[in-house]
Amino acid sequence: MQIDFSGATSRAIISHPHSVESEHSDVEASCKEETVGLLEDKRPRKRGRKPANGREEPLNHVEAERQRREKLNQRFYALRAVVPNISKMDKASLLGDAIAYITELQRKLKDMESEKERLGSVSREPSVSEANQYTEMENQDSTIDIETVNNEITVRVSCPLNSHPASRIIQAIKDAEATIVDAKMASGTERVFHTFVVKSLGPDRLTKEKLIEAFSHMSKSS
Amino acid sequence: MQIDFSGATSRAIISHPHSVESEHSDVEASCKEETVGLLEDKRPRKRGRKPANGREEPLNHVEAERQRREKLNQRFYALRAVVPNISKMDKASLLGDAIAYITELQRKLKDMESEKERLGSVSREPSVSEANQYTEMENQDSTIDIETVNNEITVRVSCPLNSHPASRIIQAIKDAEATIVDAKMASGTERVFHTFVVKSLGPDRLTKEKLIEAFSHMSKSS
DNA sequence: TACCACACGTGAAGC
DNA sequence: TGCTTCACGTGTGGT
Repeated sequence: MQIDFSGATSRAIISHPHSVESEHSDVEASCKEETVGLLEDKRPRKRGRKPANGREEPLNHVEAERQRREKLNQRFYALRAVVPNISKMDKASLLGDAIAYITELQRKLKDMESEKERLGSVSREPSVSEANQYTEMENQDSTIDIETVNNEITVRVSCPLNSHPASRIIQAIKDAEATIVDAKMASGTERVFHTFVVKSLGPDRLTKEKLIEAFSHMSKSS
Repeated sequence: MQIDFSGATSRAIISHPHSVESEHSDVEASCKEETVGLLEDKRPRKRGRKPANGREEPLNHVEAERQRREKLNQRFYALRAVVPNISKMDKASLLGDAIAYITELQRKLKDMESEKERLGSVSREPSVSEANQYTEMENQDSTIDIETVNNEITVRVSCPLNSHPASRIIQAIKDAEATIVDAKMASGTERVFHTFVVKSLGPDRLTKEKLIEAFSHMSKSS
């Protein structure tokens, strides 16, 4: 424990852990200040001191500790670079912000992943292989099916309803208790057009309003 | 003013601020010592003594520093909780891992976002409002249009091609130099079925193979 | 023996 | 004048 240290003036040091505090050599106080600039002599001195290294402090470790601190601060600085919106600059707050940011990213990523899963297989198109009369291949949730009849080729595509752009429209139509009489589709270079011919048992006007209402709802909920 | 700042290789600075020891009040040294030694209740310190205390070290501050350190370590601990794959490690490494993890999350998120953008607006359905003869409302990239004719209601939906589940199929058909003669669509409770009737100038067999080829390509590239 | 990573008390700088 | 945050040197326990 407390080492104390060499004699010289020393005096009661006992206990007092860090203590060192060397001894005050009255005059030297000012001295320390200028050392800053160049000198490396560390502490103002005292005569004798244990040159052997025995004590004084293996100035090894003070250097080692210095490096450790430097590395750590370097990391702190790097962290500041990757975390946006760093409110305050103090270390603790920085860590707090970083933690919050990480959890936010995790949440966002999770949300996106699950959403992508939900209507995901859209991006994943099925692959195809050929069989005899017709070809059918299934991949993920989608299916493609090619059939040749006369001089026409029929391609049938099946995909999950909830992954379809028109899914909510179709659902709205069903909600309005109407039935789809015909559904056509045309594609331009950049857009797809769907046409649904709908019929209901009640009066058209009412059905139309129901549809609009349903659409409004769904656009809100989306 | 020494500050130094630890920029480069360190070393040389020192000057050793300590040692000052203000006024040498020899006796007090021990006093403080024991306060730390036994008193030492950790947290809610704040015992009497020290308001305006005369000298010694506003032992107030040592407690403040203690709290600061505790808070900081607490954050470190929290950080360990949110960062996966922390192979034990010291603080500096932890920070490094956290930084790497953050950048990884950012990258992933960005990837997902851009992908979602590409075939994105699927999840966003348009909203509707009513006009006179027919209703049209546009939102994001999609359009809905409702028209009443006789006792039938026609709903027209337009959406970006690249957000459509069949976009790649349609593209493949075009690539095969075939034309879509008819495109129908039917919806069940859970799935949507598209039917494309395709015609080409060349022999059917060839066209079919072209289609299969095109589908295979696209499923790979997706 | 020496090394490593910590936590501690302490002086100073910025509000 | 307070209070807060920081870097520093140092003691210590674990390999």
